[in-house]
This record gives sequence, C-alpha cells and structure tokens, in this order.
Amino acid sequence: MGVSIDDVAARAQVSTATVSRALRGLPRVSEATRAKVLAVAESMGYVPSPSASGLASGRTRTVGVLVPFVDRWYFGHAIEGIDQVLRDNGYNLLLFSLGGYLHGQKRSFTESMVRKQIDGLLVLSLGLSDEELRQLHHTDIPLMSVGGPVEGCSGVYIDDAAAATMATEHLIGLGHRRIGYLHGGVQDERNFRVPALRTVAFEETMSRAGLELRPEWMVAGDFTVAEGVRGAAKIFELPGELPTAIFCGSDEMALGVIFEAQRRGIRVPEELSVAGIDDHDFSGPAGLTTIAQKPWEHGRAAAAMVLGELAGKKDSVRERFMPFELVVRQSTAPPRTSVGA
Amino acid sequence: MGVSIDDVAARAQVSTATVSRALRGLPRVSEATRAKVLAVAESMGYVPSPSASGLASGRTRTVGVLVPFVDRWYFGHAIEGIDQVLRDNGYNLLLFSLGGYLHGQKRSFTESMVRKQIDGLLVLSLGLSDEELRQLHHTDIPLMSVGGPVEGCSGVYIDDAAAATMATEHLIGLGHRRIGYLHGGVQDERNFRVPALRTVAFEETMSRAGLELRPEWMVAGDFTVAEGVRGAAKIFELPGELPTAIFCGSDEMALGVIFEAQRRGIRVPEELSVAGIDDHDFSGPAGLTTIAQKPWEHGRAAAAMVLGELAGKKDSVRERFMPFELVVRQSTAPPRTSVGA
DNA sequence: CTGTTAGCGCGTTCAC
DNA sequence: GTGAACGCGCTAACAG
Repeated sequence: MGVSIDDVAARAQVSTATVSRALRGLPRVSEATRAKVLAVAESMGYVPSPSASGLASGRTRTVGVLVPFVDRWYFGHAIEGIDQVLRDNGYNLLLFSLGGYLHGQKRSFTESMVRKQIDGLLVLSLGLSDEELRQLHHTDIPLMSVGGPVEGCSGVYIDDAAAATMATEHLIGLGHRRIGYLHGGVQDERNFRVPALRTVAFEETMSRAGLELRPEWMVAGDFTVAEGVRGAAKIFELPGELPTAIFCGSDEMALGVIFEAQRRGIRVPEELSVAGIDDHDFSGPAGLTTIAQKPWEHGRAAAAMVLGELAGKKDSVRERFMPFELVVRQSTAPPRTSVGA
Repeated sequence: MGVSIDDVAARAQVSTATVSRALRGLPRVSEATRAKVLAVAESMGYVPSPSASGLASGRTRTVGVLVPFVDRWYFGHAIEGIDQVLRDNGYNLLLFSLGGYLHGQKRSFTESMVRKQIDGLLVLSLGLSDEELRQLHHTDIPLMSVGGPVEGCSGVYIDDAAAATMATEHLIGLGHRRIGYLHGGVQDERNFRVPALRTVAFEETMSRAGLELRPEWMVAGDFTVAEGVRGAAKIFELPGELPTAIFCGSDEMALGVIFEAQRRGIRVPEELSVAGIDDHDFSGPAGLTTIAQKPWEHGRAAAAMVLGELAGKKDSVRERFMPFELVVRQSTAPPRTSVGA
C-alpha cells in the first residue's frame, strides 16, 4: 500500500541513502539528483514513515504537552501557541491531559508515556512530584514548564508575585482599604506554586500598606467562574460591612464576582471594585480591570526553547519571565466616600 | 540507554517472542512464564518502543484530532472528552490545530501529516474540501466528524436545525415578534454547515410564525464574545425601533450582546431578551437562557466509535445525534407590552 | 557526490 | 507452550 523509500530509490535509479539525503535536504547530493529524487517522490506520492525514521534515528519529531485541562482559558491559548511553532518547525504535538489536577496514583504517565515517544516535554501549570521530576530528568529529554515555576526545571511565565502586587496596589491606590481576595489553589496541585505566589504577594502588599487582612474575606476557589460566584456569595452574605474591593486570582473568578454582585444589586464599580489576572477573552467586553498576560506567547516561547535545545543549541532552555500589564477598565474605581460610618 | 525487549528476554531466559506475547496478554504463554516475564520487565523498567512496534505492526495506537482552534469553548471541551477515552484505552492523541479556519493553501495537512502517523482521525467542526476528503478516505483510516456534519463521513453532533428552532420558538412563545439574530459563519469555513443550518432554521421558524425577517437585524459574527459585542452595537445603533429579542448562534455572542446592552443601559430581559446555543461555562453564572449541548460527551462518543472501528467491530462509526435541551434562565422574558406604539 | 551495509526494537510467521 | 528468523522503513556510518 504505502510506497517506501526503496520504491522511490528504484524508480529514481539511485540508492535509498541518496533518496534519504535528498528528501531531508542534507548536503552531499548534487542538485540534479536532488531534483530528480524530489520529482519522483512527489509523483509516487511518497510519504516517509515516522515510525521507521523514529526507530532509526531515535528522534520522533514530536513533543509532548502535559496539561491539567485543555478546556480552560490559559491552557487552550498556551497550547495554541505551542502548536503554531511546533507545526512551523515540522514537529508534532502529542497531548496529554490529566482532566483536572489529579491526586496521587493516576499520574503514572511519565515513565510509560514519555519514553521513546517524544523528543521534548512541555508541562503546563502542573506541579510534578519529586518522583515524577526524577523520572523525567532521567530520560534526558528537554523539559520545560509553562505558566508557573516547577522546581528543578526551567520555565516560561509571568512574575506572579509582581502581578498580584500590581493589582493589589492598583486597588489600594484608588483608596480602597477593605479589600477581599478570591484565590485559587483549593485543591491538590502538588508543587504548583502559582496560587501561593499570588496569595503571598497580596498579603504582603496589604500589610505593607498597613491594611488589615480579614480572613473571612479571603476565600479559596479553583479559578473558575462558578467558584467566583460561590466565593462572592460567601463574602456578600457575611454580616457587617462588606469589602469595597475584591481582587481575584483569575479573571474567571472576577467575572463570577461581578455576575453575583449584579444579581444582588451591588453596583460595580460604585459599590464594589473588582480586579483579576489574565485578560480573559471576556474581560474586555465585560469591562474588567485586570493584569493582562498572553499565554499563547508563553507557549510560543517555551516551544521555541525546547526546539532550540533539540536543534543542538545548548542552554536554549532557561527561565524566562514574560511581560504583563495592568489594564484598567470599568470594574475598578475609588470607593464611595463612606457617608454613614 | 533504553532496555529493549531482548534485554528482558535474556534476563528472563526466554525468547523475545515469548516476552512479546506475555507483555501483550496474548495466549500461548503459560501463566508461570508470563508472571516471570512481567516481573522481570517491571524490575528492569522496560517500556516498549512505540516506533518499533508501530513499524512492525503497522498500528501506532495514536489517533489524530484536527481542530480549527483549541482555545474555544466547544473545542476545548470536546478534546477533553476525546482525550479521556483515548487514554483509558491506551491510545495517544496527536493534536493538529489550524489556528483558525484557514483559507486555501496552508491546509495541505492530510496527505503528509496523517499518513502512517495515526490509526484514526477525528475532525472537529471543520469543513474539509472535497480534495481533502478524497485523500483522507483514500488512506482507509477511520474518520469521523465532531460538532457538525461533514459531507461523506459519519459524525457526532446535535441537530443544529432543531436546536435553533427550539430557541427561536422559545422567544416567539414568550410573545416576541421583533427578533434579531447574530449568526456565525462570517468567514470561509468550507463545507462546514453548522452556521448555515442554524440560520436557515431561524429563518424558517420566523416565517412559519408569520414574523418578519429584518435583514438589518441579522448580523454575522464568528461565534466570539467580541463579535457579539460588535453585532449588538450594530443593531443598537440602528435608527427606529429595536428588536425585543436577539437570538445568537453561540453563547459567547449572546454574552457579548448582554455586555453591550448593559453598557448602553438596555435592561435584559426587561427591554431585551437574549438567548444562545451552547451552555457555555459562563452562561449559568450570567443567567443566560440557552440551548445546552455537551461537547465533551460528543468527544467521548466519537472517540469510542473510532476505537470500536479500530478494534475490528465493523460499522462502529456512524451518524449520531446527541441530546440538547432548552435551559431557561434570566435573560429571556416576555416583551414589555409596548405602551407608546 | 553516491552506494553498501548494518542495525534501530519489535511483531510475526513458522517450526519445534 | 516456546524459540529462531525475517522484515517493517529508514538512518547512519563507512566505503568508494
């Protein structure tokens, strides 16, 4: 069924080795023969077998992408960026989704899945266990994290502490003193430190400004809209005075807060300012103030680095902070000058 | 570096053939030897080489997934579902994203990418050209579409016409007579017929109810929030009376309409009812009335079918309509009884 | 510049 | 129930 390299060789009246060189653009082939081989291969509809060349060369021209979810804003966009540069360089993308941050056992991917199957691995916002890291490093394939730091390997991401600090300071700068916080990280995420980085930054910035951290105004979520709604409801139902602003660890949660506020007739930003991190596709249309980051650029950068490493350039893979910026829209404003109190 | 099947064979004092059978659970191996082989393989950390077994067997245990985008609601969720069943069955998922519905040239994937690389292919909401279909069918690998019909091959999706009809009738049933429509399909999507199916259904339902189709109230978008905002603005800026309801081809667009309405102080649903299709993650929190569909179930079903086909069950791959349902929330209500007019 | 020759690691008849 | 041997299609030295 499939026409092989030998068929092409026979028809072009050259050896298989020559066909191989010609097709791969290697030197040591005269332009005449190369042209001829190309023509014959084309006419015969020849397509090389990845399995065969993989076996022979030891390289699969495929890089793996390990993600906790594919159906979430950050990951979908990051994958898109990765796919672009991979495809542009003739590499394939093998996707491994965990379908959620799993706990314990089911994560035995490393040893069996990675092996001999991919030339490099991109780990998206996933904390790997020490054991998993050990296995991965043991296989000597280039490894990079995207979206957050992973102990022991380079990565591409924003400075989450700085980003959270910037958002918090924006709120404080507007005059807010009673600020709530919806953070991610409610579940087992292993060594994935992004949620913690943002939380610590928020707390430190508040302290530095001499503002009080009210535990009941700091609620955990999982970065989704649904959790934003839940978290907001939890805070809104508290007795006593409400915060005048809420900072959220993700735009999805921030949008959830806005939806819930609307439902309860709490006006944003007049009565409540809301800020997030991401610049989700919905944020512009919804008028959400946020710290913008570009996951697709993270993906492109990371993919380019592993490809560089695979191409032989040593130390292509290294830590890299990506840019982020405060985008002020309509969800934040100075607090109403409290009249009654 | 890698321990091969021969190493295991030597250590277990059996032949490579026996190791192969034992590891793959084939018959003709005594339980004693099987246990021994398994133990040895385990202790040596043996992992079979996909390239080698692929070359030898002609099967790669990998299925390809072709998508226009990975960073859009429907696709992300569908991929998640596909990944689940693939992984549960020991198959890999090779992702091919077009990064948008491309026009013409750059879509020469079929011939070169698919070949010898995957055992089956899932095409997500993508119209293939006749040439592409021809090539794909020529390779004899199982092929299925997900999310919309593709001429010449089976698929898994909802009855889009029925869904659009249901939404339109919901609006009409509430008493609306001036209904606008934001549809997808502004770009070149080849033979991908979903946008057209929904549009025709809307038009027919309106006509059947004796309602007028106002061309200026039917604007095209690309299924995104941003386009929803744009489309809504276009309609809102029209001179004369506004529609009392707008039906959107996707929830993202519907949410965009709601955002834009809010910005202009147009109250939803009092002054404007809005309905969509999808049941996007944001729809519940935002209170959007919609026709709900479950893309992850589509993905699971489609993946199961190609796997069935690969497992030898003939005709596993066939047309399949998935369920959908009207979910009424707070974005739709009867129109205000027009006082002035 | 080009051809020859080994494997790469595993599946798969066949004999035994 | 088990083993020997060949071949999958291609790359990678070496020769020439």
